[in-house]
Amino acid sequence: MYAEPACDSSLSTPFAARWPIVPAQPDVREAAPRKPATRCSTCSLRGVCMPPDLTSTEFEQLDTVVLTTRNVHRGETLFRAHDAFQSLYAVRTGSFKTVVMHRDGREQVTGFQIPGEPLGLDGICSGTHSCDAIALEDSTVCIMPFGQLESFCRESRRMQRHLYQLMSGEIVRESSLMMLLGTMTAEQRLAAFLLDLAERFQARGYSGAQFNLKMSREEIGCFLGMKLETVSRMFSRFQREGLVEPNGKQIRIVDVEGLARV
Amino acid sequence: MYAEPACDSSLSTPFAARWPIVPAQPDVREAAPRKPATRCSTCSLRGVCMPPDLTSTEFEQLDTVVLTTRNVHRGETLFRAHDAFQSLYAVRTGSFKTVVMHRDGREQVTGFQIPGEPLGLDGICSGTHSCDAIALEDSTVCIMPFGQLESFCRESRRMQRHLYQLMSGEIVRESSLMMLLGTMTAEQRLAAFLLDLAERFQARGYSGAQFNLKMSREEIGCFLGMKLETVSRMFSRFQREGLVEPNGKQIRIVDVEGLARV
DNA sequence: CGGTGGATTGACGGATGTCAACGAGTGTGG
DNA sequence: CCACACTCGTTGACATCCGTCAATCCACCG
Repeated sequence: MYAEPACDSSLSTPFAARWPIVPAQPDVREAAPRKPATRCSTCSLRGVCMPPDLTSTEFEQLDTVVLTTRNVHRGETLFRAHDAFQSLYAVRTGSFKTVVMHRDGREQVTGFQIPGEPLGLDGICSGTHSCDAIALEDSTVCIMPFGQLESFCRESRRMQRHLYQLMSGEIVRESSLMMLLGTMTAEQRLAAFLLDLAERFQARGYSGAQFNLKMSREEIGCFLGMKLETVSRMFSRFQREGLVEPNGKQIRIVDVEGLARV
Repeated sequence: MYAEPACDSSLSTPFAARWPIVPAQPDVREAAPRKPATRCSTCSLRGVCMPPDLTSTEFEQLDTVVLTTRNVHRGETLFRAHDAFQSLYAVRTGSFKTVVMHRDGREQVTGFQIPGEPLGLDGICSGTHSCDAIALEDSTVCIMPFGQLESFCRESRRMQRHLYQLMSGEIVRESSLMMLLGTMTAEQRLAAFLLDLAERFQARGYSGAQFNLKMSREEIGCFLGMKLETVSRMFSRFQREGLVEPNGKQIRIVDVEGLARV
Protein backbone atom coordinates (compact mmCIF):
# COMPACT_ATOMS: atom_id res chain seq x y z
CA MET A 1 0.00 0.00 0.00
CA TYR A 2 1.75 3.14 -1.12
CA ALA A 3 1.11 6.58 -2.44
CA GLU A 4 1.66 7.84 -5.93
CA PRO A 5 4.05 9.09 -7.02
CA ALA A 6 5.66 6.49 -4.86
CA CYS A 7 8.36 7.69 -2.56
CA ASP A 8 8.03 4.11 -1.49
CA SER A 9 11.58 3.19 -2.29
CA SER A 10 13.01 5.88 -0.06
CA LEU A 11 10.82 4.99 2.90
CA SER A 12 10.95 1.28 2.19
CA THR A 13 14.45 0.68 3.23
CA PRO A 14 15.64 3.74 5.01
CA PHE A 15 19.39 3.46 5.29
CA ALA A 16 18.81 0.02 3.89
CA ALA A 17 20.87 -2.50 5.74
CA ARG A 18 22.27 -5.15 3.48
CA TRP A 19 23.97 -6.83 6.34
CA PRO A 20 24.40 -10.55 6.60
CA ILE A 21 21.42 -12.34 8.04
CA VAL A 22 21.82 -12.87 11.73
CA PRO A 23 21.03 -16.25 13.27
CA ALA A 24 17.32 -16.14 13.96
CA GLN A 25 16.28 -15.92 17.57
CA PRO A 26 14.10 -18.81 18.69
CA ASP A 27 10.64 -18.29 17.28
CA VAL A 28 7.59 -20.18 18.39
CA ARG A 29 6.06 -20.74 15.00
CA GLU A 30 8.62 -20.48 12.31
CA ALA A 31 12.17 -19.62 11.52
CA ALA A 32 11.30 -16.27 10.03
CA PRO A 33 13.93 -14.25 8.26
CA ARG A 34 15.35 -11.73 10.68
CA LYS A 35 17.89 -9.07 10.08
CA PRO A 36 19.60 -6.59 12.31
CA ALA A 37 17.56 -3.43 12.43
CA THR A 38 18.58 -0.07 11.21
CA ARG A 39 19.11 2.05 14.27
CA CYS A 40 16.06 3.89 15.49
CA SER A 41 18.26 6.91 16.03
CA THR A 42 18.82 7.25 12.30
CA CYS A 43 15.59 5.75 10.95
CA SER A 44 13.55 8.03 8.74
CA LEU A 45 10.38 6.80 10.43
CA ARG A 46 11.51 7.64 13.95
CA GLY A 47 9.34 10.75 13.97
CA VAL A 48 6.30 8.57 13.37
CA CYS A 49 7.18 5.67 15.69
CA MET A 50 8.91 7.33 18.55
CA PRO A 51 8.42 10.33 20.81
CA PRO A 52 9.86 13.51 19.34
CA ASP A 53 11.87 14.50 22.36
CA LEU A 54 14.08 11.50 23.08
CA THR A 55 17.59 12.42 24.09
CA SER A 56 20.54 10.95 22.25
CA THR A 57 21.24 8.77 25.28
CA GLU A 58 17.72 7.43 25.10
CA PHE A 59 18.09 6.72 21.41
CA GLU A 60 21.24 4.76 22.16
CA GLN A 61 19.36 2.67 24.68
CA LEU A 62 16.50 2.25 22.26
CA ASP A 63 18.92 0.92 19.67
CA THR A 64 19.72 -1.90 22.09
CA VAL A 65 16.04 -2.79 22.38
CA VAL A 66 15.12 -2.78 18.71
CA LEU A 67 17.81 -5.09 17.44
CA THR A 68 16.10 -7.00 14.68
CA THR A 69 13.62 -6.70 11.87
CA ARG A 70 11.62 -9.38 10.18
CA ASN A 71 10.35 -9.80 6.65
CA VAL A 72 6.83 -11.04 6.15
CA HIS A 73 5.72 -12.01 2.68
CA ARG A 74 2.35 -11.09 1.26
CA GLY A 75 -0.36 -13.24 2.79
CA GLU A 76 1.82 -14.57 5.59
CA THR A 77 1.18 -13.88 9.24
CA LEU A 78 3.38 -11.91 11.59
CA PHE A 79 1.51 -13.54 14.46
CA ARG A 80 -1.72 -15.45 14.89
CA ALA A 81 -4.41 -15.47 17.51
CA HIS A 82 -3.35 -17.75 20.39
CA ASP A 83 0.35 -17.30 19.63
CA ALA A 84 2.36 -16.49 22.71
CA PHE A 85 2.97 -12.77 23.02
CA GLN A 86 6.64 -11.84 23.07
CA SER A 87 7.19 -8.63 21.18
CA LEU A 88 5.61 -5.49 19.93
CA TYR A 89 6.19 -4.61 16.30
CA ALA A 90 6.35 -1.47 14.22
CA VAL A 91 5.63 -1.65 10.52
CA ARG A 92 8.74 -0.50 8.70
CA THR A 93 7.74 -1.18 5.10
CA GLY A 94 4.61 -2.56 3.47
CA SER A 95 1.28 -2.98 5.22
CA PHE A 96 -0.76 -5.36 7.33
CA LYS A 97 -4.28 -6.14 8.35
CA THR A 98 -5.32 -7.41 11.77
CA VAL A 99 -8.21 -9.88 11.87
CA VAL A 100 -10.20 -11.22 14.79
CA MET A 101 -12.03 -14.42 14.15
CA HIS A 102 -15.01 -16.04 15.82
CA ARG A 103 -15.19 -19.79 16.18
CA ASP A 104 -18.12 -19.92 13.76
CA GLY A 105 -15.92 -18.43 11.03
CA ARG A 106 -17.09 -14.84 11.24
CA GLU A 107 -14.19 -12.51 10.59
CA GLN A 108 -13.69 -8.86 11.34
CA VAL A 109 -10.75 -6.84 10.13
CA THR A 110 -9.92 -4.54 13.04
CA GLY A 111 -7.35 -2.41 11.30
CA PHE A 112 -4.91 -1.79 8.48
CA GLN A 113 -1.39 -0.80 9.48
CA ILE A 114 1.02 1.20 7.36
CA PRO A 115 4.65 2.16 8.02
CA GLY A 116 5.26 3.62 11.45
CA GLU A 117 2.20 2.00 13.01
CA PRO A 118 2.30 -0.48 15.88
CA LEU A 119 1.27 -4.13 15.91
CA GLY A 120 0.84 -6.58 18.73
CA LEU A 121 -0.62 -4.40 21.49
CA ASP A 122 -3.50 -6.85 21.81
CA GLY A 123 -1.20 -9.52 23.20
CA ILE A 124 -0.07 -7.80 26.39
CA CYS A 125 -3.35 -8.33 28.17
CA SER A 126 -3.37 -12.11 28.31
CA GLY A 127 0.11 -12.99 27.11
CA THR A 128 -1.51 -14.37 24.00
CA HIS A 129 -2.39 -12.61 20.80
CA SER A 130 -6.08 -12.16 20.14
CA CYS A 131 -5.89 -11.50 16.41
CA ASP A 132 -3.97 -12.48 13.29
CA ALA A 133 -1.64 -9.94 11.72
CA ILE A 134 -1.38 -10.64 8.00
CA ALA A 135 0.85 -8.88 5.50
CA LEU A 136 -1.03 -7.27 2.60
CA GLU A 137 2.20 -7.13 0.61
CA ASP A 138 5.81 -8.08 1.21
CA SER A 139 6.60 -6.16 4.37
CA THR A 140 9.13 -5.54 7.10
CA VAL A 141 8.61 -4.96 10.80
CA CYS A 142 10.89 -3.85 13.59
CA ILE A 143 10.83 -6.19 16.57
CA MET A 144 10.66 -4.82 20.09
CA PRO A 145 10.96 -7.62 22.64
CA PHE A 146 8.42 -6.60 25.22
CA GLY A 147 10.44 -7.47 28.30
CA GLN A 148 13.27 -5.23 27.21
CA LEU A 149 10.87 -2.51 26.20
CA GLU A 150 9.33 -2.61 29.67
CA SER A 151 12.74 -2.30 31.30
CA PHE A 152 13.58 0.62 29.10
CA CYS A 153 10.27 2.27 29.99
CA ARG A 154 11.07 2.04 33.68
CA GLU A 155 14.27 3.97 33.01
CA SER A 156 12.92 6.52 30.59
CA ARG A 157 9.97 8.67 31.52
CA ARG A 158 9.55 9.80 27.94
CA MET A 159 9.51 6.30 26.57
CA GLN A 160 7.17 5.17 29.32
CA ARG A 161 4.78 7.95 28.44
CA HIS A 162 5.11 7.17 24.77
CA LEU A 163 4.05 3.57 25.19
CA TYR A 164 1.02 4.61 27.25
CA GLN A 165 0.11 7.10 24.56
CA LEU A 166 0.49 4.51 21.85
CA MET A 167 -1.89 2.17 23.61
CA SER A 168 -4.34 4.91 24.48
CA GLY A 169 -4.25 6.02 20.86
CA GLU A 170 -5.22 2.53 19.82
CA ILE A 171 -8.15 2.66 22.25
CA VAL A 172 -9.32 5.98 20.81
CA ARG A 173 -8.91 4.73 17.25
CA GLU A 174 -11.06 1.72 18.00
CA SER A 175 -13.68 3.90 19.68
CA SER A 176 -14.09 5.92 16.55
CA LEU A 177 -14.35 2.73 14.55
CA MET A 178 -17.14 1.63 16.83
CA MET A 179 -18.87 4.88 16.06
CA LEU A 180 -18.35 4.26 12.37
CA LEU A 181 -19.75 0.74 12.56
CA GLY A 182 -22.56 1.66 14.91
CA THR A 183 -23.94 4.85 13.44
CA MET A 184 -22.89 5.36 9.83
CA THR A 185 -24.35 4.27 6.50
CA ALA A 186 -22.27 2.24 4.09
CA GLU A 187 -21.59 5.38 2.07
CA GLN A 188 -20.39 7.33 5.09
CA ARG A 189 -18.20 4.47 6.24
CA LEU A 190 -16.34 4.23 2.97
CA ALA A 191 -15.90 8.00 2.83
CA ALA A 192 -14.53 8.06 6.37
CA PHE A 193 -12.23 5.17 5.54
CA LEU A 194 -10.77 6.92 2.51
CA LEU A 195 -10.28 10.19 4.37
CA ASP A 196 -8.58 8.41 7.24
CA LEU A 197 -6.21 6.60 4.90
CA ALA A 198 -5.46 9.82 3.02
CA GLU A 199 -4.59 11.56 6.26
CA ARG A 200 -2.31 8.78 7.41
CA PHE A 201 -0.49 8.67 4.08
CA GLN A 202 -0.05 12.39 4.09
CA ALA A 203 1.36 12.35 7.63
CA ARG A 204 4.06 10.01 6.30
CA GLY A 205 4.99 12.20 3.40
CA TYR A 206 3.03 10.30 0.78
CA SER A 207 0.34 11.83 -1.34
CA GLY A 208 -3.00 11.95 0.42
CA ALA A 209 -4.81 12.57 -2.84
CA GLN A 210 -3.74 9.45 -4.67
CA PHE A 211 -2.80 6.09 -3.33
CA ASN A 212 -2.84 2.42 -3.96
CA LEU A 213 -5.05 0.16 -1.87
CA LYS A 214 -3.25 -3.03 -1.10
CA MET A 215 -6.38 -4.63 0.32
CA SER A 216 -9.22 -6.17 -1.69
CA ARG A 217 -12.81 -4.95 -1.75
CA GLU A 218 -13.67 -7.87 0.43
CA GLU A 219 -11.11 -6.86 3.05
CA ILE A 220 -12.36 -3.29 3.01
CA GLY A 221 -15.90 -4.57 3.47
CA CYS A 222 -14.84 -6.83 6.29
CA PHE A 223 -13.27 -3.83 7.98
CA LEU A 224 -16.23 -1.51 7.42
CA GLY A 225 -18.89 -4.07 8.28
CA MET A 226 -20.37 -4.48 4.83
CA LYS A 227 -20.24 -6.83 1.86
CA LEU A 228 -17.77 -6.47 -0.97
CA GLU A 229 -20.59 -5.75 -3.44
CA THR A 230 -21.65 -2.81 -1.33
CA VAL A 231 -18.09 -1.50 -1.22
CA SER A 232 -17.96 -1.72 -4.98
CA ARG A 233 -21.32 0.04 -5.37
CA MET A 234 -20.20 2.86 -3.10
CA PHE A 235 -17.01 3.33 -5.07
CA SER A 236 -19.11 3.56 -8.22
CA ARG A 237 -21.42 6.05 -6.55
CA PHE A 238 -18.49 8.22 -5.49
CA GLN A 239 -17.23 8.11 -9.03
CA ARG A 240 -20.60 9.17 -10.45
CA GLU A 241 -20.70 12.03 -7.96
CA GLY A 242 -17.19 13.13 -8.88
CA LEU A 243 -15.75 12.55 -5.42
CA VAL A 244 -13.10 9.95 -6.19
CA GLU A 245 -11.69 8.30 -9.28
CA PRO A 246 -11.22 4.65 -8.47
CA ASN A 247 -9.26 2.59 -10.91
CA GLY A 248 -9.23 -0.84 -9.41
CA LYS A 249 -6.94 -0.56 -6.43
CA GLN A 250 -5.60 2.80 -7.54
CA ILE A 251 -7.59 5.58 -5.84
CA ARG A 252 -7.55 9.28 -6.57
CA ILE A 253 -9.49 11.53 -4.24
CA VAL A 254 -10.96 14.38 -6.26
CA ASP A 255 -13.15 16.21 -3.76
CA VAL A 256 -12.05 15.94 -0.15
CA GLU A 257 -14.70 18.31 1.17
CA GLY A 258 -17.38 16.46 -0.74
CA LEU A 259 -16.27 13.18 0.81
CA ALA A 260 -16.29 14.73 4.26
CA ARG A 261 -19.82 16.02 3.70
CA VAL A 262 -21.25 12.61 2.77
CA MET B 1 -26.80 -1.63 37.74
CA TYR B 2 -26.75 -4.48 40.20
CA ALA B 3 -27.60 -8.11 40.54
CA GLU B 4 -30.49 -9.63 42.41
CA PRO B 5 -30.56 -10.55 45.16
CA ALA B 6 -28.45 -7.46 45.59
CA CYS B 7 -25.28 -7.90 47.49
CA ASP B 8 -25.01 -4.34 46.38
CA SER B 9 -24.82 -2.88 49.81
CA SER B 10 -21.78 -4.89 50.76
CA LEU B 11 -19.87 -4.00 47.62
CA SER B 12 -21.27 -0.50 47.46
CA THR B 13 -19.35 0.98 50.28
CA PRO B 14 -16.70 -1.48 51.23
CA PHE B 15 -15.35 -0.40 54.58
CA ALA B 16 -17.52 2.62 54.02
CA ALA B 17 -15.68 5.73 54.94
CA ARG B 18 -17.88 8.26 56.65
CA TRP B 19 -14.97 10.58 57.08
CA PRO B 20 -15.27 14.31 56.86
CA ILE B 21 -15.10 15.64 53.35
CA VAL B 22 -11.60 16.68 52.46
CA PRO B 23 -10.97 20.00 50.75
CA ALA B 24 -11.46 19.24 47.08
CA GLN B 25 -8.38 19.26 44.93
CA PRO B 26 -8.50 21.79 42.15
CA ASP B 27 -10.81 20.46 39.49
CA VAL B 28 -11.07 21.86 36.02
CA ARG B 29 -14.83 21.69 35.65
CA GLU B 30 -16.48 21.59 39.01
CA ALA B 31 -15.95 21.32 42.69
CA ALA B 32 -17.01 17.70 42.84
CA PRO B 33 -17.47 15.98 46.16
CA ARG B 34 -14.31 14.12 47.02
CA LYS B 35 -13.60 11.94 49.95
CA PRO B 36 -10.52 10.14 51.14
CA ALA B 37 -10.42 6.70 49.62
CA THR B 38 -10.63 3.46 51.43
CA ARG B 39 -7.21 1.91 51.17
CA CYS B 40 -6.66 -0.29 48.15
CA SER B 41 -4.91 -2.74 50.42
CA THR B 42 -8.16 -3.46 52.26
CA CYS B 43 -10.70 -2.79 49.48
CA SER B 44 -12.97 -5.68 48.63
CA LEU B 45 -12.58 -4.87 44.96
CA ARG B 46 -8.80 -5.00 44.93
CA GLY B 47 -8.86 -8.42 43.32
CA VAL B 48 -10.76 -6.95 40.39
CA CYS B 49 -8.87 -3.66 40.04
CA MET B 50 -5.34 -4.59 40.92
CA PRO B 51 -2.82 -7.30 40.11
CA PRO B 52 -3.16 -10.32 42.36
CA ASP B 53 0.47 -10.49 43.36
CA LEU B 54 1.26 -7.05 44.77
CA THR B 55 3.47 -7.15 47.84
CA SER B 56 2.39 -5.41 51.00
CA THR B 57 5.01 -2.75 50.35
CA GLU B 58 3.51 -2.14 46.94
CA PHE B 59 0.03 -1.87 48.42
CA GLU B 60 1.34 0.73 50.85
CA GLN B 61 2.71 2.74 47.96
CA LEU B 62 -0.51 2.27 46.06
CA ASP B 63 -2.44 3.70 49.00
CA THR B 64 -0.46 6.91 48.57
CA VAL B 65 -1.49 7.12 44.91
CA VAL B 66 -5.20 6.44 45.29
CA LEU B 67 -5.99 9.03 47.92
CA THR B 68 -9.46 10.21 47.00
CA THR B 69 -12.79 9.06 45.68
CA ARG B 70 -15.50 11.05 44.02
CA ASN B 71 -19.26 10.75 43.96
CA VAL B 72 -21.04 11.24 40.67
CA HIS B 73 -24.81 11.50 40.67
CA ARG B 74 -26.98 9.79 38.13
CA GLY B 75 -26.81 11.58 34.80
CA GLU B 76 -23.77 13.65 35.72
CA THR B 77 -20.43 13.36 33.99
CA LEU B 78 -17.18 12.17 35.51
CA PHE B 79 -15.38 13.78 32.59
CA ARG B 80 -16.34 15.09 29.20
CA ALA B 81 -14.72 14.94 25.79
CA HIS B 82 -12.14 17.76 25.52
CA ASP B 83 -11.62 17.91 29.28
CA ALA B 84 -7.97 17.91 30.23
CA PHE B 85 -6.79 14.45 31.20
CA GLN B 86 -5.43 14.24 34.72
CA SER B 87 -6.43 10.97 36.29
CA LEU B 88 -7.50 7.46 35.66
CA TYR B 89 -10.54 6.22 37.53
CA ALA B 90 -11.85 2.91 38.80
CA VAL B 91 -15.55 2.47 39.35
CA ARG B 92 -16.09 1.68 43.00
CA THR B 93 -19.89 1.67 43.19
CA GLY B 94 -22.62 2.21 40.62
CA SER B 95 -22.10 2.22 36.87
CA PHE B 96 -21.19 4.44 33.95
CA LYS B 97 -21.47 4.69 30.21
CA THR B 98 -18.84 6.19 27.93
CA VAL B 99 -20.09 8.05 24.89
CA VAL B 100 -18.23 9.36 21.86
CA MET B 101 -20.00 12.06 19.94
CA HIS B 102 -19.64 13.28 16.39
CA ARG B 103 -20.05 16.96 15.60
CA ASP B 104 -23.23 16.21 13.67
CA GLY B 105 -24.83 14.82 16.81
CA ARG B 106 -24.32 11.12 16.14
CA GLU B 107 -23.60 9.32 19.37
CA GLN B 108 -22.06 5.96 20.07
CA VAL B 109 -21.92 4.38 23.50
CA THR B 110 -18.51 2.69 23.60
CA GLY B 111 -18.95 0.87 26.87
CA PHE B 112 -20.72 0.35 30.18
CA GLN B 113 -18.52 0.18 33.26
CA ILE B 114 -19.39 -1.59 36.49
CA PRO B 115 -17.48 -1.76 39.77
CA GLY B 116 -13.81 -2.61 39.39
CA GLU B 117 -13.59 -1.40 35.80
CA PRO B 118 -11.36 1.42 34.60
CA LEU B 119 -12.34 4.77 33.15
CA GLY B 120 -10.29 7.46 31.47
CA LEU B 121 -7.75 5.43 29.48
CA ASP B 122 -8.80 7.32 26.36
CA GLY B 123 -7.30 10.53 27.69
CA ILE B 124 -3.64 9.50 27.89
CA CYS B 125 -3.09 9.62 24.17
CA SER B 126 -3.68 13.32 23.59
CA GLY B 127 -3.90 14.68 27.14
CA THR B 128 -7.56 15.31 26.47
CA HIS B 129 -10.49 12.99 26.96
CA SER B 130 -12.14 11.76 23.80
CA CYS B 131 -15.45 10.67 25.31
CA ASP B 132 -17.96 11.56 28.00
CA ALA B 133 -18.23 9.31 31.05
CA ILE B 134 -21.76 9.55 32.44
CA ALA B 135 -23.08 7.92 35.59
CA LEU B 136 -26.05 5.62 35.02
CA GLU B 137 -26.90 5.82 38.74
CA ASP B 138 -25.40 7.51 41.78
CA SER B 139 -21.87 6.21 41.69
CA THR B 140 -18.42 6.45 43.23
CA VAL B 141 -15.01 6.28 41.59
CA CYS B 142 -11.48 6.01 42.92
CA ILE B 143 -9.17 8.66 41.56
CA MET B 144 -5.67 7.76 40.40
CA PRO B 145 -3.72 10.89 39.45
CA PHE B 146 -1.89 9.77 36.36
CA GLY B 147 1.43 11.42 37.11
CA GLN B 148 1.71 9.61 40.41
CA LEU B 149 0.55 6.38 38.88
CA GLU B 150 3.28 6.67 36.25
CA SER B 151 5.91 7.21 38.92
CA PHE B 152 4.68 4.23 40.85
CA CYS B 153 4.79 2.14 37.68
CA ARG B 154 8.44 3.01 37.16
CA GLU B 155 9.16 1.62 40.61
CA SER B 156 6.96 -1.43 40.52
CA ARG B 157 7.34 -3.96 37.75
CA ARG B 158 4.09 -5.62 38.70
CA MET B 159 2.14 -2.39 38.66
CA GLN B 160 3.76 -1.36 35.40
CA ARG B 161 2.74 -4.63 33.82
CA HIS B 162 -0.73 -4.31 35.27
CA LEU B 163 -1.35 -0.94 33.66
CA TYR B 164 -0.16 -2.26 30.30
CA GLN B 165 -2.48 -5.21 30.67
CA LEU B 166 -5.38 -2.97 31.58
CA MET B 167 -4.92 -0.91 28.46
CA SER B 168 -4.34 -3.92 26.26
CA GLY B 169 -7.48 -5.48 27.70
CA GLU B 170 -9.42 -2.40 26.66
CA ILE B 171 -8.01 -2.76 23.14
CA VAL B 172 -9.09 -6.39 22.97
CA ARG B 173 -12.52 -5.57 24.38
CA GLU B 174 -13.06 -2.95 21.72
CA SER B 175 -11.87 -5.33 19.01
CA SER B 176 -14.54 -7.80 19.95
CA LEU B 177 -17.09 -5.01 19.94
CA MET B 178 -16.02 -4.15 16.43
CA MET B 179 -16.65 -7.75 15.50
CA LEU B 180 -20.05 -7.54 17.15
CA LEU B 181 -20.97 -4.36 15.29
CA GLY B 182 -19.46 -5.45 12.01
CA THR B 183 -20.66 -9.03 11.65
CA MET B 184 -23.62 -9.83 13.91
CA THR B 185 -27.36 -9.50 13.49
CA ALA B 186 -29.39 -7.45 15.97
CA GLU B 187 -30.47 -10.63 17.72
CA GLN B 188 -26.92 -11.90 18.09
CA ARG B 189 -25.71 -8.56 19.37
CA LEU B 190 -28.23 -8.39 22.14
CA ALA B 191 -27.52 -12.00 23.12
CA ALA B 192 -23.78 -11.34 23.22
CA PHE B 193 -24.41 -8.20 25.25
CA LEU B 194 -26.47 -10.01 27.87
CA LEU B 195 -23.98 -12.86 28.15
CA ASP B 196 -21.10 -10.43 28.53
CA LEU B 197 -22.91 -8.55 31.28
CA ALA B 198 -23.84 -11.77 33.05
CA GLU B 199 -20.23 -12.88 33.02
CA ARG B 200 -18.96 -9.60 34.38
CA PHE B 201 -21.53 -9.59 37.18
CA GLN B 202 -20.68 -13.12 38.08
CA ALA B 203 -16.97 -12.36 38.21
CA ARG B 204 -17.81 -9.75 40.85
CA GLY B 205 -19.85 -12.09 42.99
CA TYR B 206 -23.25 -10.94 41.79
CA SER B 207 -25.76 -13.21 40.17
CA GLY B 208 -25.12 -13.73 36.50
CA ALA B 209 -28.60 -15.11 35.98
CA GLN B 210 -30.58 -12.13 37.16
CA PHE B 211 -29.65 -8.50 37.13
CA ASN B 212 -30.95 -5.03 36.81
CA LEU B 213 -30.07 -2.97 33.76
CA LYS B 214 -29.39 0.58 34.74
CA MET B 215 -29.32 1.73 31.13
CA SER B 216 -32.35 2.44 28.94
CA ARG B 217 -33.28 0.56 25.79
CA GLU B 218 -32.06 3.54 23.86
CA GLU B 219 -28.63 3.38 25.51
CA ILE B 220 -28.39 -0.32 24.83
CA GLY B 221 -29.28 0.31 21.21
CA CYS B 222 -26.74 3.09 20.95
CA PHE B 223 -24.12 0.70 22.26
CA LEU B 224 -25.11 -2.19 19.98
CA GLY B 225 -25.60 -0.10 16.87
CA MET B 226 -29.36 -0.43 16.58
CA LYS B 227 -32.54 1.48 17.36
CA LEU B 228 -34.37 1.23 20.66
CA GLU B 229 -37.40 -0.34 18.94
CA THR B 230 -35.19 -3.12 17.64
CA VAL B 231 -33.77 -3.71 21.12
CA SER B 232 -37.27 -3.96 22.45
CA ARG B 233 -38.34 -6.36 19.71
CA MET B 234 -35.35 -8.59 20.35
CA PHE B 235 -36.14 -8.71 24.07
CA SER B 236 -39.68 -9.76 23.18
CA ARG B 237 -38.36 -12.41 20.82
CA PHE B 238 -36.04 -13.81 23.48
CA GLN B 239 -39.00 -13.94 25.82
CA ARG B 240 -41.16 -15.80 23.29
CA GLU B 241 -38.31 -18.25 22.76
CA GLY B 242 -37.90 -18.80 26.48
CA LEU B 243 -34.34 -17.50 26.61
CA VAL B 244 -34.73 -14.57 28.99
CA GLU B 245 -37.51 -13.11 31.09
CA PRO B 246 -37.29 -9.37 30.78
CA ASN B 247 -39.36 -7.32 33.14
CA GLY B 248 -38.57 -3.78 32.19
CA LYS B 249 -35.04 -3.25 33.41
CA GLN B 250 -35.06 -6.41 35.47
CA ILE B 251 -33.56 -9.25 33.44
CA ARG B 252 -33.53 -12.93 34.21
CA ILE B 253 -31.52 -15.19 31.94
CA VAL B 254 -33.33 -18.49 31.60
CA ASP B 255 -31.32 -20.35 28.99
CA VAL B 256 -27.66 -19.40 28.78
CA GLU B 257 -26.79 -22.03 26.18
CA GLY B 258 -29.74 -20.98 24.07
CA LEU B 259 -28.57 -17.38 24.16
CA ALA B 260 -25.07 -18.43 23.20
CA ARG B 261 -26.42 -20.44 20.27
CA VAL B 262 -28.35 -17.50 18.79
C1' DC C 1 -5.43 -19.64 -25.38
C1' DG C 2 -8.20 -20.73 -21.37
C1' DG C 3 -8.36 -20.60 -16.35
C1' DT C 4 -8.62 -17.95 -12.22
C1' DG C 5 -9.63 -14.45 -8.96
C1' DG C 6 -11.15 -9.85 -8.19
C1' DA C 7 -14.35 -6.18 -9.43
C1' DT C 8 -18.65 -4.50 -11.20
C1' DT C 9 -23.52 -4.42 -11.92
C1' DG C 10 -28.44 -5.90 -11.75
C1' DA C 11 -32.63 -8.06 -9.60
C1' DC C 12 -34.70 -9.33 -5.61
C1' DG C 13 -35.69 -10.12 -0.65
C1' DG C 14 -35.17 -9.56 4.17
C1' DA C 15 -33.52 -7.29 8.31
C1' DT C 16 -33.86 -3.27 10.44
C1' DG C 17 -34.99 1.77 10.52
C1' DT C 18 -38.94 5.07 10.66
C1' DC C 19 -43.19 6.68 12.16
C1' DA C 20 -47.01 6.29 14.99
C1' DA C 21 -50.11 4.70 18.60
C1' DC C 22 -50.60 3.10 23.08
C1' DG C 23 -49.79 1.60 27.94
C1' DA C 24 -47.18 1.48 32.33
C1' DG C 25 -44.74 3.80 35.69
C1' DT C 26 -43.31 7.99 38.11
C1' DG C 27 -43.09 12.48 39.86
C1' DT C 28 -45.54 16.93 40.60
C1' DG C 29 -48.76 20.04 41.93
C1' DG C 30 -53.45 21.23 42.96
C1' DC D 1 -56.00 11.84 46.76
C1' DC D 2 -56.35 12.61 41.96
C1' DA D 3 -55.15 14.80 37.51
C1' DC D 4 -51.66 15.64 34.66
C1' DA D 5 -47.40 15.62 32.25
C1' DC D 6 -43.59 13.15 31.07
C1' DT D 7 -40.47 9.35 30.16
C1' DC D 8 -39.80 4.82 28.87
C1' DG D 9 -41.05 0.53 26.80
C1' DT D 10 -43.85 -2.17 23.57
C1' DT D 11 -46.02 -3.16 19.28
C1' DG D 12 -47.64 -2.58 14.44
C1' DA D 13 -47.35 -0.90 9.56
C1' DC D 14 -44.53 0.50 6.18
C1' DA D 15 -40.13 2.02 3.84
C1' DT D 16 -35.41 1.47 2.76
C1' DC D 17 -30.79 0.09 2.93
C1' DC D 18 -28.02 -3.43 2.23
C1' DG D 19 -27.26 -8.50 1.76
C1' DT D 20 -27.82 -12.40 -1.46
C1' DC D 21 -27.45 -14.53 -5.74
C1' DA D 22 -26.08 -14.43 -10.33
C1' DA D 23 -24.06 -12.83 -14.67
C1' DT D 24 -20.44 -10.45 -16.76
C1' DC D 25 -16.07 -8.18 -17.36
C1' DC D 26 -11.28 -7.57 -16.78
C1' DA D 27 -6.38 -8.33 -15.60
C1' DC D 28 -3.18 -11.52 -14.86
C1' DC D 29 -0.73 -15.74 -15.59
C1' DG D 30 0.45 -20.30 -16.73
